[in-house]
Amino acid sequence: MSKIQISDLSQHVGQVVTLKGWVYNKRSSGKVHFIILRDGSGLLQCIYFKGNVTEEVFEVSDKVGQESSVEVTGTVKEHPKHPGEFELDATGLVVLSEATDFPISHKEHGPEFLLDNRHLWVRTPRQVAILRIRARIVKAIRDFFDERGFTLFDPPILTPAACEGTSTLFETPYFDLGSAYLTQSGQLYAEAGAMALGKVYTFGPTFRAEKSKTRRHLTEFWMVEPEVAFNDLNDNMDLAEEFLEYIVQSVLNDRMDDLKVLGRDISKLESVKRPFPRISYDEAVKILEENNVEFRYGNDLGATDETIISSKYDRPVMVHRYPSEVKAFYMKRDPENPNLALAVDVLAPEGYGEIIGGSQREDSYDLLLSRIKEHNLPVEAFEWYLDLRKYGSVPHSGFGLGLERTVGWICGLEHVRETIPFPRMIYRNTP
RNA sequence: GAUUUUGUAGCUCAACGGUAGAGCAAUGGGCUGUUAACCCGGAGGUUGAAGGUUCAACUCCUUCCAAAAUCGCCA
Repeated sequence: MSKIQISDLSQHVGQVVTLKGWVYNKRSSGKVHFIILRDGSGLLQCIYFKGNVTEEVFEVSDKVGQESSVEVTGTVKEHPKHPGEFELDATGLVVLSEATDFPISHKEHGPEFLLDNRHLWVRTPRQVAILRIRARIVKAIRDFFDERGFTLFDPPILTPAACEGTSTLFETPYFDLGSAYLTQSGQLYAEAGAMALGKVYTFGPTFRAEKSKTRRHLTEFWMVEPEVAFNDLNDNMDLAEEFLEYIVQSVLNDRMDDLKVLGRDISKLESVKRPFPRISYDEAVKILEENNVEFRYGNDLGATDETIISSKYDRPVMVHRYPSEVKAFYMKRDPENPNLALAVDVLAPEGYGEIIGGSQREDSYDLLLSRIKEHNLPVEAFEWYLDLRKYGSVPHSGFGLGLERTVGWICGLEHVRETIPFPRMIYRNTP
């Protein structure tokens, strides 16, 4: 017999059931005690009337501490005032493990206190809702690529060299070989995968030792990176917009209850439908000029600039063809203007900023080699990568999507620190 | 790395340079339908640390430590 969860109770109205969970909250009114039970699937109000239960159970229902683990027994019935909600006309209460002085109350707390108690904070309804949405987004990401003929291709976490320079890498000793570095992107390996399997994606944790202290940065974050042989920049943008629409609609279909717990404005998500606006860097600069923003042509877009541009649209906007100087060495130049890179950033609405960065890759051996030298990167470390241009090079494209930024945007959060069970930030690596 | 702001009870916050206080949590009591329940009682403090100014410092000054927000860099 399978165990009954709070989320299943609509199937058990009128039945006597036993549930296990934790005491989320309790209230009382003299001869009636209310215990709010939490089991990970939902919350359930359990009612203990003095006349209906033994003296001992009534006493326990008054004294049991917040977050004690308990087993409750009673009859499932519909809430007299809230149709569609269920409560338990309880008769039994067994304390499995008593808890006292649980630190997180039902009042407000500051971020430092909550992060110090992250291992307990994840029990609260808001965090549960966020983590369930995160899990649904992860599933949507996997489903999207798996259903479209992509093959999951796992790159190494320990890498021998930099993808884009060594200054932002976490270094660790590696036996007799000197140092290894925690990966900051699986992209170069994904390109090797695309030459083998056609369409691949990588999905896993990545690490950046950037001293960034903003609402959008973690030092350890999850990134999904599709890479497709024979895709050009336009194909890449087609893939990105179909992907984002799929993720958002999946959450709207399956996790509406959790979005409501978070108080998310659903209409802002419902408008995330193809096609997304596509503007060039030049057009983006014009928008900034029209808004009297001081901006020097040739610079990368800053966080404030991104917010101004994305505020013009009700869905993500794709900005393409950036000055090649501000973009990575592996990006292909625009044949119609070699000063531009065939890059695309996708900016989320509502000021959430860049959630996707991608490009068509340089597929010429000679051009790639000269870029590596221009960037003062060690050629020998990239010989395997150059090999991909030596043995049947083809046009190919891909992008990286930051999972935590995407979760933060879809959930409407102030900070990405709530989007991952145990965030790692510049000044925090505990608990 | 830069700028700004903030450190007071377990938590969230008050207190003009002049007796450190409230709400919540915990604790004791009251209430037969409560919804962050409510009502009453008691308890809870080396005001981040070290110096300094002053008759008197939570309050003003210096240094240090910690946190938050924003920027730069990125996803």
